[in-house]
Amino acid sequence: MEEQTEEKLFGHFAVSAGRNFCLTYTISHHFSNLQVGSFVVVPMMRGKKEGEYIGVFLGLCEKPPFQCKDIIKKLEFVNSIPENLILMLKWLSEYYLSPLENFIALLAPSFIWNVNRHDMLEKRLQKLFVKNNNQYFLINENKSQQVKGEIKLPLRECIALNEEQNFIFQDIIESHPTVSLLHGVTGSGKTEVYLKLAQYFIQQNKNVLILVPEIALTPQMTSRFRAVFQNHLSILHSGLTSNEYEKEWFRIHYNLAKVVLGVRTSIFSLLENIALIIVDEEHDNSYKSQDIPFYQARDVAVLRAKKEGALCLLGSATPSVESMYNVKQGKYKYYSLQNKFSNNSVQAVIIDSKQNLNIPLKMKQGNYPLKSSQIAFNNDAISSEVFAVLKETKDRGEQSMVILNRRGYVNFSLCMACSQSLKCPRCSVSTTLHNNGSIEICHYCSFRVNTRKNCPSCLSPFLMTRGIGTQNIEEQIQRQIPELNIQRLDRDVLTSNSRLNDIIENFRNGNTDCLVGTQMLAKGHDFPNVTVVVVLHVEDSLFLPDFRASERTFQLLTQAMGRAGRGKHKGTLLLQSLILGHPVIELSLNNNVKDFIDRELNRRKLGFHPPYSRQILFEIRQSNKGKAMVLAHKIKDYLVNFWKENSFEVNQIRLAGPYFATLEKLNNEFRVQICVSTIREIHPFKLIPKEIFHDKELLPHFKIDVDPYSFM
DNA sequence: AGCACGCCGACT
DNA sequence: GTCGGCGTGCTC
Repeated sequence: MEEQTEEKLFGHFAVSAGRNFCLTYTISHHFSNLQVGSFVVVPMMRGKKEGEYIGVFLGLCEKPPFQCKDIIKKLEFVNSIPENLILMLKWLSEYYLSPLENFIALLAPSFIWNVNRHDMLEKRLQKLFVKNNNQYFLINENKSQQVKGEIKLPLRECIALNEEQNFIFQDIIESHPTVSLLHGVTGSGKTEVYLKLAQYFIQQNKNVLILVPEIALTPQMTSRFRAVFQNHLSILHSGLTSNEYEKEWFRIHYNLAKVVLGVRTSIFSLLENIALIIVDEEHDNSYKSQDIPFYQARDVAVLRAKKEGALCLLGSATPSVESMYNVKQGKYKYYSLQNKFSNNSVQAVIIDSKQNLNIPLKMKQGNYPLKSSQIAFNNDAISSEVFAVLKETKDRGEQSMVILNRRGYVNFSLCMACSQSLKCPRCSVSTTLHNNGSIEICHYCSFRVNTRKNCPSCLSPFLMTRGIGTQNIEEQIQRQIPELNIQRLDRDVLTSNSRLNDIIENFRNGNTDCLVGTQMLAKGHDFPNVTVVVVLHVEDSLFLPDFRASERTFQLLTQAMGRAGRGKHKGTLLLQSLILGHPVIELSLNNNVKDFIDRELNRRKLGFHPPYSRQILFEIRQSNKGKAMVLAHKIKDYLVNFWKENSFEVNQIRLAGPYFATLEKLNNEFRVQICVSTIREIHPFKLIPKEIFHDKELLPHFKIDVDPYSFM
């Protein structure tokens, strides 16, 4: 702020304070050791008070047309972010059309960004680490690094591979494929290959990063890695307490961890000298960030590996269509592991749900299509065959699983007088009834109310519940088979990580006979005594308005089959469905991945869907319905004019919308979407005019999702 | 995120 | 007039 600003340097800084900003500050001469990626303390006005905040130096810049403040100091207990990582984030910020500072914010957790807690933080760090010759060391190494719920396994220095696994291991270390896809069902031994590769690179004095979906962070997975890598392993997930997370983050940052095992955001961990990045269950949707900044961690993994000269290994029992396409294009090397207990030993039985249907006689002629709310199921929606099989399974001393992709008790409540359902007052969706039907919860905004006794629109008390959720299924099965020991597993039950571990432990050691839940059940876990898996209402996921609906259904069914065929016994998959003979169901039951991928790629080529196109989804939110649509049209005009001016060819771009989203109203805001599909050769950056981001009227009301995974 | 400003309706 | 509710805008 002094007069001598001419002599000072100006620089851009990413500052995080609730929202992330890119601000300009002056740098005094005594900050000679400041480099791109350094953490600094900066002053910033918050209302009338000036506070201190944390910023990351992004680079020098010209003198701006406004007054700038001086940076206060450089943080010494945090190292600078490596420049190659900053460069990668710059690339990501261009590709995903999201400001760089939003990506910078992902590099460090909240305890770094909150300057008020730094005194305490530094005190705690002094008790944990000691600095010597610019190297950090852990002070009390012997203190147990065990994470709650982990099972202690005997130490296995030597990882024994079978012939097939060993061939893949050898081929990867000899031929060094930049990206490879390892296809093998859970239990076929992918983890051994991961472990062996990680061990190999650590012996070369390199580091390894492993990504897993949240749900796959089971005690088994972490225990196996812990047994091999012990205190060289750092595990990052949302279940850690803030102190545990802090310690793990600094262990990685201070170069004291060699293997990082973590969820989506771990792809941005400050691990250096990486030789290998593994993405386990690469098809899993949890790798896609559904909010700002939007990114796909699996794709970032491929990019980071390329930029850092590391190998990238994607593993899955049900590879994504995108990855299989890259295999076909020769971009990814393909490896396949056969299962010892192949899916072929699973017998699939399809039960026709239509026999349970009860269509009301009073339906008016010509009033089709029928709404699901107008159709009732006899026998409470579960076929008698299902009950019989569950009972027989218990009598044989074996276990079963029932999967229904809908949590809650009943789906919704319908007024018989005016045909309106009980709706969330803030969102355009019906509420879901929970806790035996006593409370209504909105699954989108968490609105919660005691179940209303009268219809809000016509005040009629004649309300009828329709649809069925996991809570109800659990209750129905319990009523039919009282001796069956049932446990439910879905997002409603999961209040804590230890709860998940308890449920899984109880099931594995046989205290529970039958696990009822959402598709969460189908993922990852290894239960050898499960011989029967029931999937209810498959058609629900098959016909969603999303081009990935068949892929997700195929994956769900394949994984469900995998769950049933893990042990020595022959497994059974019971499928209760309204539709019979659908090719996607047939192909998954026959375990025919090749034909499914071919069919799917063909469909996507015809429909101009990814991987044959790249999509950019605009979402406009406004509390006024009409204004929302007006704003959306403004965006469309920007786009269409820009494409015309830059003479893009018509067959290279498709624009859909603006239209109101399936979830038209969310949290009292109306949602309008515009979906742009283009040929993959055009970078998203070149397709969107910059004016959109500088338009003050538009800016607060829209989000851009590049490569979207959700279209609701 | 926070904090201030400003616009509008209710009340001395 | 003016108190205060909250919608909107700014932080170098």
